[in-house]
Parts: sequence; C-alpha cells; structure tokens
Amino acid sequence: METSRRGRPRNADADRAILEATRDLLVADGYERLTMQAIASRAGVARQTVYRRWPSKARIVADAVLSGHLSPGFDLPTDASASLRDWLHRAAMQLTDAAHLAVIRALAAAAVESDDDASRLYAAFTGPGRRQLLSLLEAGVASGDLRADADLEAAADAILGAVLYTALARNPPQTEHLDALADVLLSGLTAR
Amino acid sequence: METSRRGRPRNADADRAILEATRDLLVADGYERLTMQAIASRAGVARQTVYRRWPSKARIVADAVLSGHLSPGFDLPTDASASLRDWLHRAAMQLTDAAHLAVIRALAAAAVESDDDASRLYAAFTGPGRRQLLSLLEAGVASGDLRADADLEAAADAILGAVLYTALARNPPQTEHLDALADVLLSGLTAR
Amino acid sequence: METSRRGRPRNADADRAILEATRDLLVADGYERLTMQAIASRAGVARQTVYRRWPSKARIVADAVLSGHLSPGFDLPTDASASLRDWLHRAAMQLTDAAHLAVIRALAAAAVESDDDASRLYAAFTGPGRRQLLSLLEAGVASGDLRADADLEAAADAILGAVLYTALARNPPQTEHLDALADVLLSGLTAR
Amino acid sequence: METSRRGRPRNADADRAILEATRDLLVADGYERLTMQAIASRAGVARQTVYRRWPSKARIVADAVLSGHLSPGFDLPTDASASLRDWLHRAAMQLTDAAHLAVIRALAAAAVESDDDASRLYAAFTGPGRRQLLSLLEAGVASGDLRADADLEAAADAILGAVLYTALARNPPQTEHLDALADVLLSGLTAR
DNA sequence: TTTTAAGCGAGACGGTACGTCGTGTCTTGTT
DNA sequence: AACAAGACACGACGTACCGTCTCGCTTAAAA
Repeated sequence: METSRRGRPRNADADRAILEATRDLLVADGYERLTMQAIASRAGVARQTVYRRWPSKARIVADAVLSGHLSPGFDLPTDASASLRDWLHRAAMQLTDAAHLAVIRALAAAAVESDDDASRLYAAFTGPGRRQLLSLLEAGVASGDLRADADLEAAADAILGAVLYTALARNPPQTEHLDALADVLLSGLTAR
Repeated sequence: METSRRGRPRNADADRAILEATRDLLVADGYERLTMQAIASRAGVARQTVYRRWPSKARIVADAVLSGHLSPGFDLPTDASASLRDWLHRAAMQLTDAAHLAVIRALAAAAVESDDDASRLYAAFTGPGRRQLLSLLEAGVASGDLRADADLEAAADAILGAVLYTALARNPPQTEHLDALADVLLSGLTAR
Repeated sequence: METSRRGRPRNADADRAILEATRDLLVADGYERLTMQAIASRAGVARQTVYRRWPSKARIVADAVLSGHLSPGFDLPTDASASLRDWLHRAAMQLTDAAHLAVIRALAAAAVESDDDASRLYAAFTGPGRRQLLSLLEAGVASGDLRADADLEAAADAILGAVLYTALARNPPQTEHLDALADVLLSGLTAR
Repeated sequence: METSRRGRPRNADADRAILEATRDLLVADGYERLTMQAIASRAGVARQTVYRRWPSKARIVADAVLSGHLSPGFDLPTDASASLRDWLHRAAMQLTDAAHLAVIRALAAAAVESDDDASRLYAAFTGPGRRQLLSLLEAGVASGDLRADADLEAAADAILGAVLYTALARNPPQTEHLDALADVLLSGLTAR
C-alpha cells in the first residue's frame, strides 16, 4: 500500500478542470491557437500546475482524447430499428461540425511525440462510435438482417473509415453519396 | 499579357528545391517540428526567398500536397489480375510507412492553418490512389466480376477510407484484418 | 576593413535606448524590480532585441555602468576655490540620494557574473568623481595649499572610500562628521 | 512573560544551521544564486522551517550579517606594536578574499530587499573591525604617537572606507598603494 | 493518560521572470 | 527586381524561484 504519500496531495479537481479547459479551447480555437496559459487560466490554475501534470501541450491533448473528453457523443438511439444508413448520415453530420473537425485535426498534432501514439489516439477517439456501431451490427445479425459470417470488427473499421474520410474529404457530405456508401457496404461489390 | 518583368528573374529551381525540402523534412520530423529556417537551409536558399513565394508554412505544405509532391506513389501494376484484396494489402503497407503517416498527419495541421479547405488537401493527397482504384474497379465491372450498378465513386471512398483508417488506427495492419475488410467490401453485409 | 557586414545592420539607437531605459528603471525601482520586459518596453524595443545584444540583466547593468550612463555627475565647480571640505559635503549629499544609492547597490548584483568585474564596475562608477577630485587635489598642490609629495592617487582613494562608506553606513551623513573627516584627511593623524 | 508555549518546541539547532548554510552558500555562490531551497537543503531542514523563522531571503542574509556570522574576523593582534600600516595591509588582504567580497556585495542586495536600513547592515558588518581599529587608534593616542584632538570616529570611517573601497575597486590591492594610503592618513594632505 | 497545539518534512499551488525559439516582416549590400 | 544575411516585433515555450498552503507525522506541555 503506497497510497499514503507525503506532502500536500495534488488537487484532483485540477486534472479534470485542465482537461475540460483543453477540450473547450481546442474545440473553439483549434490546436494551433491553444496555449498553455489559456488552458491554465480557463482551468483556474497556475501555468506551473499544468506543467506539473503534463510535459507538453501535445500530451494534454493526447490525454484529453484518451480519457474520452473529446470523443464524439454519437447520441443516437442504438435500437434495432436504426438502420446503417441512418447511422452513416448522423455520424457524418456530427463529424463535420466545427468542434469535431477541430478535434480530428488536433489528433495529428497531438500524436507528434511518438509514432504509435497516433494509433492509440485515433482508436480512443473513435472508440465510443465504434462500440455503438458494433452493437448496431450485432443487433442486425441477431435479427437476421445481416449475415452472420462477416467479421464485424472489419466491418466497423470499413464503415468508420468511410465516414471519417467522407467527412474530411467531402465536406459537407452529400446525401446521395452517403446513400451510395451504405449501398456498397450492405450489398457488396461482387456481381451475382 | 506582360510576361517580361524588369529586374532579376526568380530562380526557378528554388521553387522545386523548397517543395522537396519541405517534403523531406515533413516526412522526417513531422509538421510541428518543421521550421521555415530548416526548409530554407535544406533548399540552399534564404528564408526570405521562401516567403517571397509562399506566405506561410501551412501554404507550402498545402502546395506540396496539391502539387503531388507528397502523394503516395502506389506503384502497383493496375493489370486485370490485381484483385481488390491485393490492392488493399499493398496500399495499407505503403500508407503505414513512416513517411506517409507523417504526411497524412500533416494534412490536418496544414488544412487548419492555411485558408485551403481540408477537403481539397485530402482529395489531392488521395487523388492518385483514387484514380488507380477507380480504374481497377472499372476493369472489374467490365470483366463482369463486379456488379455494374454500384456507385464506383462511393465504393472508392469506402475503400480509401477503410484503408486510411486502418493505417492510422491499427498500425501496423494485420493480414487477416485486411482480408476480412476485403470480404466485407466485396460481399457486403446483407444476409441472403 | 570588415565594417561592411552582411544582413540588416543593428539599430544603433536601440543600444543607447536600452542603456538609458536600464538607467531610468534601475534608478526608479532598483535592481531587483528591474525586468528585461520593462527595459525592452521602455526602450521601445522587443525583448529579443535586448537579448541579441546582452546575455543577461547583470550584463546590461554592468555595461550601463561601464559606459558611464550611471555615474554620478558631481556637477560641482572644480575651480581652485572649491575646498576639499566642500567637495566632501556635496559628494556625500549626491551619493545619498535615492537614485545613486540604487545604483551603488546594483553594482553588487551586476558584478555577480565574474569576480574581477566588480573592480571594473566600481572603478567605472567612481571614475568621473575620481577625475574631478584628482584635478581638485592637483590644483591644491599647484597653489601650495597641499603638500607636493603626497600620492594623489592614494589620497583620492582614501577620500572616495571615506565618502562612499559614510554615505552607505551613515545614511544620512551628518555635517560634523564630514567636517571631522576632512580634518583627518587634511591634517593627518600623526601628533607633531 | 509567557515563555512556555504549548506544542512541539522549535528545534534550536535549526536557526544556527540555517544561518551557517546561508553564510556558506552566500560566500560560495553570491547573493543572486542563493536560493531558499539550497539553504534549507544544506541546513538539513525543510523549506517551510526556514520560512517559519524568517520571512524572506533578504531577512536571513540581513540576520546573518547582524548576528555577526558574516563579519570578517580581523584576527590580528591589537598590541601596541601593530602600526596602522600593518592594519591596513592585513585588513585589505582579508577583505579581498573571495568570501568577504561576496559578503560585501551581498550587503547591498540584502539591504535593498529587506526593510532594514543599509546603514545598519554595513555598521554590523564593519563593527568588529571598527572596534578593533578604534582601540588601535586610542592606543596610539595614549602612547603619544597620534594626535589627541583628532575625531577618532571620523578617522576610523576614513580608514575603513579607504580600505573597503580599495578592496572593491583595486582588487587585488598593491603594497605600494596601501603604503601611500597609510602615509596620507597619517600625515594628512596639508602642506606645512 | 489523553488531549491538543505547534513543529516539521514533503510537496502542491499561484505568481512572475527568465532565456530560447519560431513566425512573418523589414532593411542592408550584392547580383 | 531577386537574393543572402540577418535584425526586428511579437508571442509561446518550458524552467526556476518565490512565498503560501496543505498533508501526515512527531513532540511536549496542558487538561
């Protein structure tokens, strides 16, 4: 048991306040305009208190992502009736709002420290959406609408990648394009 | 048209040298560590000579992307025998090398700083691969292997997005995962 | 001849402005409260411009002293009629005003970098007063009032040291004390 | 008089250890490089224990001076045979060692930061030497070597000031210069 | 004996200045 | 005009100290 440390304990609220301040400022101003001083001020904390916990701006942002402070909520009903097409539309809509675009772009900068950090960041960012999507797919399999022998993990990656890419490269995404996307993913490309 | 200007003409080599220096440094150190001084030094040029041509770091990177200096070569044969599965494997392999990952991450940073739309940069970056992929798909349709009524643009987006996302979030990508990805894209998710 | 240097030449006015700003702020607020930012601001210059010329606060102050920006004026007439007693009174008066006390105290801090810098700083600070005093003594010798075989350099040191010490340790100096001081210096201690 | 307090009594050793640590570090590194943490560490004490006794760095140094921890020993015999010239030489020698120079310079810094008057600190620092010098002068008067009507306080100031100034501004002091100094102080400047 | 008030080591905290680095602009002399 | 070189205004970075504030533990006098 080594929880009884010496000295004044760190203010646990500060950690949270700093991550939240980071999220708010990142979403509002973007990574480049994000400042340690601004983070500290908004968190109601001295600059040194931030540095005592994180060694750099990139690490704070990385932690904000990893701790889920920056993942999109995807506040959609995950009931059985929600079709994949609906999910694609809503996810694309949410990802293309200014806040989430800012975060997606920050992921790149935050991953600058280490090369394989990037994977963890992207995985953490997409985690909630991915879990949601997986349960949607599982429901589809259970109801017999989707085939049982598909690799659902791979399917989730394909869907997430497609919607992320569309959000980034086809901003704003068009309805017909998303419908065609859903068609490809559901029906496949093979002639029959 | 007054093409003959007075004074000393610009050194045409400098443009190319600067873009190449930008690419090399970007790939080696990432966007955050990229500095104008480093670009100029590596290009054998004064800092002002860079600023005479581009107004900011973001614009150089954007131009390097738009001019194709940073797009992946995808030097794969596009012959009829190349299956979609092969393409996925090779593309994922190429995108996960350090150089391309650095560029992919830089796209976001460059987009947010320059006036250019992120979508233009992503489109430019993925352009060559996309064109290659489309001709592969068209060949598949022509040979009757792929169904004729699929939206090939949407299919290309799905495939590109999936492979990009896999490269970013599942670094390095596993063989089985890519195979499962190909299966989903070819066969679709719908039960039949 | 190597005066033709390359690149934009340094703004010569800035050097002077920085030294003057240093003097003004030092005299007004003291060494401890002196700030690089304050110096720069008052000189109408960026902080980096100060650092380009001097590596530290101590060095600026040292240079301000060595360049005579901080030496007391001792604006007394040096005519033959000025007696040593008068000089002592006026010098003590001037050295005990707030401005000069601040400078004297700053000498110690400014000398922190190197050990024998201190000598040069004290010598520079007292230089003008010393020269004035020497010509006063020489005039006394010429007029026959003072003995010709005294070491005037040593005498000047004794007088300067005495008045400096009195100013520091007996702040404010009393008239009678200064008179007694003059008496000792003029008549000596030896019984006759 | 309520000398018996409740609670754990203060460690009396700490006071002394702190003052000694202050002296050692001051002499070794100078006032500017002196830090509270270093004082505490060297004294084997927590930083707070220092602050419980002194409110600031300047006050510790001031107290170290006032308590005599930093005054030069002037361990000279004060017997009748010791001439003023001998005293000057030995005092100059002692004051110009690195330790005492550091202290002399620290006086100014400590004085400007603490509420204490500079004069009190200088008086305390020079106190032992001054008392020694005065008894030397009184012995000279008693023996008839020195004149009886001189203001010995003023004479002591002149001598102390001269030797201090020489130590500071003419480091290291030359033998001939000190001899000439003694000559001026003993014989005076007046022609006869 | 048991309180209880203070001392103490340790270290977090709000501030402030430091010295460095990068950006984008400007000003020299030279080509 | 372009160019190499480098100064300039601006502003963020990460570090170091200051003096204050909790923590848990220890120590002795008071209850």
